[in-house]
Amino acid sequence: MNINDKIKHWAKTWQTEAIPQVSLNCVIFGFHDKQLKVVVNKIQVGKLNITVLPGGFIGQREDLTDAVERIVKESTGLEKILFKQFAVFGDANRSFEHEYSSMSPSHSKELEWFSKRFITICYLALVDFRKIELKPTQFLEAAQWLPVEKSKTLSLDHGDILASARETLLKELPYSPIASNLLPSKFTLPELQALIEAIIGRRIDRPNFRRKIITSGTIVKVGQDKSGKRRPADVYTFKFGKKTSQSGISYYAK
Amino acid sequence: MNINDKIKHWAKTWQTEAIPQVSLNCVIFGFHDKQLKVVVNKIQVGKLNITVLPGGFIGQREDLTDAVERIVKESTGLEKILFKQFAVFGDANRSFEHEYSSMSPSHSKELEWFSKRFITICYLALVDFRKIELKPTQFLEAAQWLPVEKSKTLSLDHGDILASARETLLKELPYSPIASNLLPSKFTLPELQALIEAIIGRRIDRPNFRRKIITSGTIVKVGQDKSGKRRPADVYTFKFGKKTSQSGISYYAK
DNA sequence: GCAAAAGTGTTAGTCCTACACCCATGG
DNA sequence: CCATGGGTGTAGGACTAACACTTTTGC
Repeated sequence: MNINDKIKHWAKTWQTEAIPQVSLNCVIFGFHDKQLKVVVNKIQVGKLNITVLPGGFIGQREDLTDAVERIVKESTGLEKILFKQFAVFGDANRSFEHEYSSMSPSHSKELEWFSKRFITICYLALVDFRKIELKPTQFLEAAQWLPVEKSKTLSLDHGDILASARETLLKELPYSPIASNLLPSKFTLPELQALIEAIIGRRIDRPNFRRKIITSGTIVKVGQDKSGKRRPADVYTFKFGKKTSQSGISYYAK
Repeated sequence: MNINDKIKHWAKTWQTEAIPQVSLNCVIFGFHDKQLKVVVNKIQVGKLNITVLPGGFIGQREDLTDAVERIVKESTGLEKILFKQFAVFGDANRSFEHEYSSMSPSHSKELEWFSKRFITICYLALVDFRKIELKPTQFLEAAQWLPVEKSKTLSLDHGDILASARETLLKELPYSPIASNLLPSKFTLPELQALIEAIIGRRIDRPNFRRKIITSGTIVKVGQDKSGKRRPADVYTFKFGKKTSQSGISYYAK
């Protein structure tokens, strides 16, 4: 058998029907009330009640990044946000088979596709909680914020996906300007500290935190916040260039 | 339109034919002659001459990790190796379309599938250079080692994939026992140092390197190497538990 | 003036860098 | 005995953790 025939045989072996389907999921983080939260969608069809991370599919001629932006916009309305691909989940038995049976006891042809085995490419996204009013998406009952601690309530393997996203966040974010994507553009140091403490899951010494973040040169003082009931805190903002893309991070300045 | 109808409409919109195909690529690193190298496959079909990273497809009911092990074994014969998923490449226009035209000027039906748009899930793998005798795989002319500096000679976007793999290696490996996967189980400190220097791309101070690696407790002295022409170097080996899986790394001890 | 939150200072310990030095071997 | 590469010691600086202290506000 010559090379050409071998390659033809290879093509015949694999083909579209022999390989898994691909989907995409987004872990959209927000920060509110000293808690780190993520956007989830609740779907109720018949007696089936599931909670999932926002997700969808990739068009035949659509960039992965465009698909992410489309899906994030669907759930949050936001357009220029920070996101990063962090994992792919693809166990051999990863499918909606069980959910499909509940949704469609008569096994309708139209829904059969959902029961296929899916590999899902996962992105995490960081958004400013205050900018968002969550609305039901196309065909989903409602989008809402879920504190990250409650990852257990997610369906499928979406709890694992969230856990993996948190690990990535924890590794990549602390003390980097990425944090700014979870905060309003102007913020106080205690606010920033509370955010970072929520991400890393432990308290930080205030004096040391201040020194570290200030000497890093990533923020600038821009005023004072007189609204509080105690001593006014200094207000800072992040210093930016524009798009700082370092190793797989798409970074849009506000 | 009720939820049920909306979901049916959604399924109809997407379906198998509306989404991209998935493939898998492996960047297999080895270390030899003070150089970091990767396994590449050269294929020649007609006048077409391309150099690619080992790759393939994922079976309908095959775990991603099984697919990686299968593909690595195909090129190297090795079975229990360290590997890690590090990126997904999936531009909208990512396809073999051009190569397909050259391979099959008559546009044969059998090969058409290869010209589709592919998203590829990428893994890096670390192997002991000395354990491997590269052989031609099924339908490929030859597998061979390519020094990482020559990433420019790779076809498609495989040069970018290699670059991304190196970045990941650089971020995750230094001073960690992962390095052991690129070395024989017994090695001298100068050997280990040369490896790490090749990965991070700069020289390290010898005394400081020794201290750091020894106090880290990851290696143990097991003898001396009298084979050299100079003062004998101490021989070390890595201390292991068995499978240490930290954050997405599948780790097999030798 | 007191409690509470914001912001500043100081000190001791740790780790890293750079470099000087000593040791074992082959020729 | 000397060139070469392997192995050890040490002083200075940077960074960090811990905690004592001061400032500003509302009540």
